[in-house]
Amino acid sequence: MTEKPPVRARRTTLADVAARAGVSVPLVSIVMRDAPGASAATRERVREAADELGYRPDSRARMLRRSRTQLIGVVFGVQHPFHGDLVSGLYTAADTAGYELALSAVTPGRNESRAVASLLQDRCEALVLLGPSLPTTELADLAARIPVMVVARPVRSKAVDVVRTDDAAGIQLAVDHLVELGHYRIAHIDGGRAPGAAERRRGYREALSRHGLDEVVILPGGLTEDEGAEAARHLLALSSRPTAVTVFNDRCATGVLDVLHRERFSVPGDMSVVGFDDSSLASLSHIALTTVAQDAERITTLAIARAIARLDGHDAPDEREQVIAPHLVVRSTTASPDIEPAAAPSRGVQTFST
Amino acid sequence: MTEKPPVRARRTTLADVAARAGVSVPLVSIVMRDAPGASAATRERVREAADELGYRPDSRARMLRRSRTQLIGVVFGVQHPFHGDLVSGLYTAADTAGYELALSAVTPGRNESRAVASLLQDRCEALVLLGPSLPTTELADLAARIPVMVVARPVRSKAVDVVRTDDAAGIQLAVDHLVELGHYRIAHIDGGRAPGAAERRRGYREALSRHGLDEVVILPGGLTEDEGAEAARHLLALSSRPTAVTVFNDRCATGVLDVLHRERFSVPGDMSVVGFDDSSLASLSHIALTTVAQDAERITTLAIARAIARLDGHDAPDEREQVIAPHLVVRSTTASPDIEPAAAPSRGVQTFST
DNA sequence: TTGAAAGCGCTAACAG
DNA sequence: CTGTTAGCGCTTTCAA
Repeated sequence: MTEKPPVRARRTTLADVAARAGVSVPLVSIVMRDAPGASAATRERVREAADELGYRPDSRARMLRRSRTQLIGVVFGVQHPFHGDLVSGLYTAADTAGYELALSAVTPGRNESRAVASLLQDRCEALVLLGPSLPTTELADLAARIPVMVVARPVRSKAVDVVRTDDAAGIQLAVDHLVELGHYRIAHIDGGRAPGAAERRRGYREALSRHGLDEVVILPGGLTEDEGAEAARHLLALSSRPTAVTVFNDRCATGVLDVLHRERFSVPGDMSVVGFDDSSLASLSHIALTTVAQDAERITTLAIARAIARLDGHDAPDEREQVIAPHLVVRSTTASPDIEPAAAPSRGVQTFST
Repeated sequence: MTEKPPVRARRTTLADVAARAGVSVPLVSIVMRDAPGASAATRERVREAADELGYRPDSRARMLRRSRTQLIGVVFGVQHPFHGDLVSGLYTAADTAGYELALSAVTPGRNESRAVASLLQDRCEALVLLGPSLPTTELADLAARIPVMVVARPVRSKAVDVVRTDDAAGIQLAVDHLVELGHYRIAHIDGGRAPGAAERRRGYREALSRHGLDEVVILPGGLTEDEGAEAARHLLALSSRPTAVTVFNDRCATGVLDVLHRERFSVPGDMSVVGFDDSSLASLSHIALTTVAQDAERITTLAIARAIARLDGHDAPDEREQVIAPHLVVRSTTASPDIEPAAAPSRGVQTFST
């Protein structure tokens, strides 16, 4: 094995470029930043020199010198598919606003506190936390040091800003859709204590009542497909079986679908199913789940805008929590209910063409 | 709306801590870094002052002053589940070695070049690229400036280091497993021009030949479940139908499974199926796909180790490419073939207990 | 063991 | 328009 000394060539700096172009360092700085204060001719020469030397500005030195870093820190779960969508949107939004993003992942071996700590060391000016599980008190403590945007999770504290989907409205969209198709016996498989679950339960209740439906059927579910499968079995065992079901999330809905298929139930013929999240799972062509989609673009745009507003000193106590409307993505797991003689509606006959 | 001036309190610095503790700045630096050269009493006092002031070192200033940044840049695809596993492993490996990670995501609106550029501006000392799609020439150009580790993709150029799974060996594991179960008519659904597909095809061929099996059945597949579904239909239409199939990846295998189920084929009774990746898809309990798992931990450990070796000036031309053995995860989609009278083996009867 | 001085690469504030 | 001077927060000499 060759044992060379670490030949790490020093990076080319502004000084190098300045020397080659025969001008002062600050002048090069001006040119590189496209700041006013240099003649066209000089710009030309400096650019040329920089290119020849392959100059790259040092963002660290730059941030150190500037009072502002223009850096927004993002904490995300490396395994959560929806966080991917959010990160994409955040990049776009930050870029548009002239900010950079610093990513810090939460992994099985790296908790949120560590992720946040590293962002603080990087001198981020604001933090965007995607679905954080930190206790409210810690979030509040953090918010005392630096503007904190919590995304996709409701927080009771008024110390942090929150941008989240209107979970209740999402389920209501689902129920509206099902009612429109002619369903009137609609169940809900819930998410237990998961964030958003309570809201979605509430949305289900409200939607039913709004449509004058009084058969509230809420089955305990969860976040996983196994829990969905379990709930589906209970669903099928019900004496007066619903013709449709809204499920806490896509993953759980997948479990429901699986049991339905195994038990030879036709979807959507015998049972319509609606998920929540519009995850990649839902769009798999053999699943083709009708689901409630969160508006990642809007959520991220608002989160960045809010963070920057904070940095600019604009406080808006009345906008601490921004609740974004979701929309329904109709795929193949919902349709009008098949008319079974046994289950003929007892209150006003409703019929549907094929 | 309240319009306060941006009250951005200046961060507490070493100087603040020094003043409070009544010592010089460099001494505080020594204490904060746990470097030798300070008395126990001083350390105590400095620590106390730092705590009271809530001091956090500024990583930018630190890196600027040090010759080394101890930073390794990582480019990953924000939507790729396996990249999540890799990022997790990289964090752990880097942490152990005393390095930090700088994450840069590839998103629909942010290509690899941008992701790399931002890492270069951050003065990373080495780059780890997860499944990059950059052309080989660009990778080589990049490697001329900075050590580059390419993970999970074979690269012909000797300029970059590569750490990847032994794709051929993976498929061979799958075939060995199937042969052991008693299968001798084994098909392969391939990944076309996808990275690794050629290797996997080769592994399939070699494994069959090693077992003295000469019925090579390679069906064009792809990376998606739709392509898998398509291939599965061809598979079922084959005159002398295989009893088992190895599929390019889990996603494609999911499509295969779906068609099998729809056509009322029992898995694994009528057909055994093996995937590749051990993605979260594979472990969904209602899929429970037997699959080939890549050793993310080993891959990431080696990638980091290699990067650091490079930085330390250790060149190892013979280790430019490190090929890691995968392992088989047996779940519920593989079993001994059902003995159908019609398909009774014509060359030495093989029987199997239930 | 401690402190003073210098400088990492850059930008801001000024002078010419 | 251009150059000089100063300093961001930190670490590294080097003296004391």
